[in-house]
Amino acid sequence: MGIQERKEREREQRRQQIMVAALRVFSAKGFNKSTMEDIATEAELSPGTLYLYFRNKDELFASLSLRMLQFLNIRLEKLGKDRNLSVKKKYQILKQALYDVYDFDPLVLINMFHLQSSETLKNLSDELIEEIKALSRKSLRAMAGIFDEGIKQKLFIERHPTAMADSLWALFSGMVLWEESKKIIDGGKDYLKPTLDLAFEIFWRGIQA
Amino acid sequence: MGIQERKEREREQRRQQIMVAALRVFSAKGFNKSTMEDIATEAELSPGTLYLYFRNKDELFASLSLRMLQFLNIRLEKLGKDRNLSVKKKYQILKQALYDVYDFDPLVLINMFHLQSSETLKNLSDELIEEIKALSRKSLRAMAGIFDEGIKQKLFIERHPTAMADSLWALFSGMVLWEESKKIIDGGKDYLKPTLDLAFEIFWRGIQA
Amino acid sequence: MGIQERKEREREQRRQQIMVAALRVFSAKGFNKSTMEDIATEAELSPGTLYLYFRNKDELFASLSLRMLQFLNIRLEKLGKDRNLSVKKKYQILKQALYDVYDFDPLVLINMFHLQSSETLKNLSDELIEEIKALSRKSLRAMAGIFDEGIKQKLFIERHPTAMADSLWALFSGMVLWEESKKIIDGGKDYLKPTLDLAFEIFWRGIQA
Amino acid sequence: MGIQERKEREREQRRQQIMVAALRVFSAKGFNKSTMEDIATEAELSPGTLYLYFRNKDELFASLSLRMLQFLNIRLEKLGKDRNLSVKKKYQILKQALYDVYDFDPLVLINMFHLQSSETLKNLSDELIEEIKALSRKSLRAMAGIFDEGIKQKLFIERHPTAMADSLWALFSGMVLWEESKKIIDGGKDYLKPTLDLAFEIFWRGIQA
DNA sequence: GATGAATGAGTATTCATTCAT
DNA sequence: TATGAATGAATACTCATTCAT
Repeated sequence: MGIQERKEREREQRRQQIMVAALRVFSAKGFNKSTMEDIATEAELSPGTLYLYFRNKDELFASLSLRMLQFLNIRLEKLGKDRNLSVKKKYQILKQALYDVYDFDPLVLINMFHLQSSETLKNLSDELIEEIKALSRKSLRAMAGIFDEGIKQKLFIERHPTAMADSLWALFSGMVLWEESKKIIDGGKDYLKPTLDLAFEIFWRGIQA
Repeated sequence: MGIQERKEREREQRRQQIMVAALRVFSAKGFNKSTMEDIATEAELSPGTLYLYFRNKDELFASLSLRMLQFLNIRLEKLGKDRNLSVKKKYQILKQALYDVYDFDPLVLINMFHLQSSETLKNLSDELIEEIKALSRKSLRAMAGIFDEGIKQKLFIERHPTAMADSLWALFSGMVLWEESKKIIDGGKDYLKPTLDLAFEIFWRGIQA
Repeated sequence: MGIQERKEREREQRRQQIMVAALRVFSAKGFNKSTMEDIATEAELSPGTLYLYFRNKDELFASLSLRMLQFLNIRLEKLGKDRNLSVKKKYQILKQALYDVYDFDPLVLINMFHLQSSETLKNLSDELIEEIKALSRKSLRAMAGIFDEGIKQKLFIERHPTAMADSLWALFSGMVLWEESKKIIDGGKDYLKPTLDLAFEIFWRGIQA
Repeated sequence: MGIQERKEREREQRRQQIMVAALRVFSAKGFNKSTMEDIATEAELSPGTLYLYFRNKDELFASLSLRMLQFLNIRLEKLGKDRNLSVKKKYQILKQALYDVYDFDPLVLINMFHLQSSETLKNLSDELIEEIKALSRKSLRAMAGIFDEGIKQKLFIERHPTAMADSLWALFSGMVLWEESKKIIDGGKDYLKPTLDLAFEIFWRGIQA
């Protein structure tokens, strides 16, 4: 029993170890130019070992998206349950959660675009796809919940809460991607935080009733 | 001279033919899984011919980004010059310009993320990078111009106009990407237009003074 | 037209060039230990080129079996048509045809055992499998024809001609394999011809009415 | 001593357990596509354990050939010693012995062809090769003994008895392989027994003086 | 200019084998 | 002895790119 559990935990740790390495390599070189050997080296493991934990390269990267979504969900879960917080406070916490996602995994958003290729999807196990879908929906629902509450309290304009959540998520991810692009193309510095702050402010002002 | 010109025009047409094919293939299979042969077949040309017009695969795809930026710029150019239009009208035209970009090239935004890899940049000619940077800045400046005008007229909140332009661009591109993701993962339908409309509305409300 | 034809012929020559090389390498090292690179080197081509003519390693080797069957069939075809030859004469020609097969391709019989794995069959195109089946049946039928004729002339014992053909084929291929085995294990010399002669003699005596 | 012996017996049982599993896996997938892990799973052991009993994969498979030869030899041993049996009776017993080999291990004959690769031989221990050679010769000699006896009794045609034994063995093994091939390629049923009966009959008739 | 056959470096993936527990 | 996670060398196969025609 104890042994079973410990093995399970060790296995999970290895998976994390690989994912952390994958994230680092991918951030530095991009998906295509990153080789499984690069990742293995970074993880201080042999290439073969990677395949004991992930079916193939596509699945390894898709797992990074899942990891990010799991992280986001944990942060969002509390929001829905708490009845004492004001809507404004909740928006601030949501904002912070998104910042934290970025700190946790600044580039994983890019991974999500590999999911945009049906060729890539073929290489993923059905369970993984399902998990990503489920968590994706759950996160959206959590965000939509806040907007729904604000609308009911006549604080926000009356619009479809899910569409509002989509907008906010798009604003956030678009911003991350855009700033990363600028950083590389312009060789510029990292202006993400202030610009994101402005974007969140505009959004907040825009949804006031 | 006339011959020279005609040749030039024919050459440009071939380039466009290839880019259109590349866009189609890339949309269907994603960047990684698309091969130069796929594109050649789609363009009804031989693989070798592609290399008469583009130095390599990365440059072909970067050219798609450039093409999109060129298209966007043509639409935005008029905005800055026109002194008679109200700021509100200009925002509407800007919105329409972005919709047009999407219709012109719904997936090219994704291409831009290949620019996020410094490894990819190595494969691009300096001129191409410069052109992309220049057009990118020019587009941003055109957008920022509108916000600047609005601020000066005390219609908009006082914020850095460039940051506002960044936000709008991030909102737009994030939305496109997010809806494309949902389309493929959820197999769902295309809700882009209504959701984008809401996003633009919120943004507009949010920047009012 | 002429161009089309010439290309077709050149393509066929390349295929043969590769198959000849494959046969040599395979004979020397066995299927498993032969690499595609070995074969490419032997054929004085690059590994990639092999894949322009054969889908994969299994298909390259299956093609060797097909080649052998084609060779056998050409030799056997004449037998059926010729009405003037005595059955005895035909048996001698058949014997010679089998000797020729051995000279043409002493080890390809071994290849046929790769067809014995359903895993291998998965890697073959349906057309190739069909061609092999068809030629295989055709060869057997040609052999059975001789036995049928002999039976009708009351020269041979009354048995199922196809079963007799199976026996003869098994005798021949078993002999080739067995002598090859002995050659390698015992490091001995090649006694195939005299032993095969005896086997054919016994078989001939055994089927006399 | 008793302990020593019991250990020895247990060890032998494990070896048999592995060989039985190996035979099953090999029959299903073919030599090349069978992995050591497949065999370990089938034997309900771990991959590492296999290496406590067999030096490597090639040796495991060569051991199957040895096992078959041992089985055959036990059946043949009695034949030589028994002075009271007629030659005809002995031929029948020999025939039955071969049938039994097939029942015992229908596909192991194929294994023998892996011995045809000198590359494979390198991986075998000298003792194993010697044992196989010795048993192989012994079996042949036992068969040849019957033919020798028949010749001396003027029952059979005067030919080299060893060559006759080679022929019979080739006929038998060729038949097994050929029927296995047909079974898989044609998806047909198992006609081995009747066809083999015919082959043995023809052979018997063919060697009569 | 256009072709497309050939290239060969590059890489994901496999799997026999080892070894710490 | 038995395990099975880890290894890493081996290799089938791909595909961007070239170049003789």
